[in-house]
Amino acid sequence: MAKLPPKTVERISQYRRVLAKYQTLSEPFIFSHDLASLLHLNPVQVRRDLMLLGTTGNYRNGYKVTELLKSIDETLTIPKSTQATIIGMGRLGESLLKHIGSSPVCPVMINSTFDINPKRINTTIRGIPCYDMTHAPEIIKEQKIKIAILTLYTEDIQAIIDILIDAGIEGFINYMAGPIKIPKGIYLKEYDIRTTLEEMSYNIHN
Amino acid sequence: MAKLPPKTVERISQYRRVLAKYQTLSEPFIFSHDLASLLHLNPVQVRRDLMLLGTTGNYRNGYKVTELLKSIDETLTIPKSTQATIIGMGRLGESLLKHIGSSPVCPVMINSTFDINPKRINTTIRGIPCYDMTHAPEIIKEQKIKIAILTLYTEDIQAIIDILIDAGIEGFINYMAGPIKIPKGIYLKEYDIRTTLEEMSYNIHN
DNA sequence: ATGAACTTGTTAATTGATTAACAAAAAATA
DNA sequence: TATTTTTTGTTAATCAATTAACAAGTTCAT
Ligand SMILES: NC(=O)c1ccc[n+]([C@@H]2O[C@H](COP(=O)([O-])OP(=O)(O)OC[C@H]3O[C@@H](n4cnc5c(N)ncnc54)[C@H](O)[C@@H]3O)[C@@H](O)[C@H]2O)c1
Ligand SMILES: NC(=O)c1ccc[n+]([C@@H]2O[C@H](COP(=O)([O-])OP(=O)(O)OC[C@H]3O[C@@H](n4cnc5c(N)ncnc54)[C@H](O)[C@@H]3O)[C@@H](O)[C@H]2O)c1
Repeated sequence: MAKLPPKTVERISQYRRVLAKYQTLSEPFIFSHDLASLLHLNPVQVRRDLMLLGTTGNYRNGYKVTELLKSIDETLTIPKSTQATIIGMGRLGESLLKHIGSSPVCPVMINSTFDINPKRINTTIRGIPCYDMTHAPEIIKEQKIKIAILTLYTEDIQAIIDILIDAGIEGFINYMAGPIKIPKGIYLKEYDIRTTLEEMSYNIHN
Repeated sequence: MAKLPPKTVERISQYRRVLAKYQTLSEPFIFSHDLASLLHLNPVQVRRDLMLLGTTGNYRNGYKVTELLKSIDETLTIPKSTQATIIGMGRLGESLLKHIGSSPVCPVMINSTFDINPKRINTTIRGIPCYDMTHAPEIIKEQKIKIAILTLYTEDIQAIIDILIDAGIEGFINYMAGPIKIPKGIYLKEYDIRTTLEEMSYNIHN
């Protein structure tokens, strides 16, 4: 299938989680406007996304939930699942790990995390071990981990990023502050709550 | 000044943090392409944003950092500062509070947080107290808090949102999973790391 | 049956965001 | 002094995302 627009991919991921919950109500069908309102979207946008996804609905009942979920799974879970890891198992890392683990279906698997704190190393959370950061390169290579979530607190993040890229990481989700350098072809996503706060403050007052 | 486009506001917030750090290098000027590369942006975009912001650079040296920062402050910090609060001081709430507190300049102030856990209530973090959630409405009204960061874990989030809106909250930054309802005119921003993971996985494999 | 009331699926139009293009200014170089 | 280099500021062009418009299918009520 043709490559989907980034915003569509983002929403499709959200559809899946909402639908998984909706399914527990044993409602076999859903209308585009219902799915839209659950996510504060426009119904046309939902239908357009689903068209791009290749699913088709029903004039009377809307979309069949099981079919929709199947179709989303096929699109997002290719190939099988991507391996991700969390670097820095402090408060944020632990919260994220538990949050991700709460997902019933997810095309991204976390099987290992890393830290430098001896109190953390060799402990497990929900069965997922925390390894010594010095072993990160070999474990990342061995497990073919492709995504690194950066939730550590350190002065020299750049050195760590370079090592991780060398070990095979192709995408970073970075929660640390401060500019970092990454070569072309490596994906990077950063969110800082301070930006969100400032944006919202601006909106409220303007 | 005219209302800035949302994406420009977002970037301006990032410029400020990067510039605050850059300033410590005692470099009085910065070029658009340097600021751009620190944030993985296009130099033209930076110049365009700064044009919209109303600042002006210098043909030889680029932009004067102190002037830039002053201009950003005036745009983002209106009026003075918005009050925000964190609902749910678990792992995530605590991490966020410390992270926000690490900002030298921020137009958003957090002076109170809330929880239901007796072990949390009446403790302080970096001098910021955690109050009993049952007192939230009165304190929010009294302190004119406008933004609520939702980092709690509960089954009935909707009831809490309704109470908070009633108390005067105009914007939510929600980390909880699951669809919520908010009336028109209330701002809402949600990020779920699972969506980011799935997006990135899709990008890596397509 | 006929039309009213829904809905989906899709193309077209609009809006928003990014990038390209280039004139104008200033200094450095030849 | 003329030319090259570099950078800003701004308009125009392009690209991306959203929304509008509407035909077509289906059921329900009359
Ligand atoms: N972007 C955001 O919105 C946001 C929100 C909250 C926190 N943060 C940031 O996230 C980071 C973590 O926050 P936290 O509250 O979990 O901090 P924390 O101090 O609780 O945890 C940091 C962890 O990183 C580990 N660590 C340090 N150096 C390491 C290394 N070289 N390799 C591996 N692990 C290492 C520490 O041992 C610790 O366990 C901070 O930098 C914070 O500023 C960002
Ligand atoms: N969106 C994301 O990317 C993301 C990432 C991490 C965590 N999360 C979510 O954030 C939430 C918090 O995660 P955490 O790791 O901090 O959990 P946690 O269990 O450590 O903290 C939850 C806190 O909320 C408090 N609480 C519960 N009910 C409350 C109420 N009615 N009023 C006020 N406080 C209340 C609890 O006492 C506790 O202190 C969870 O829902 C989690 O799924 C989301």
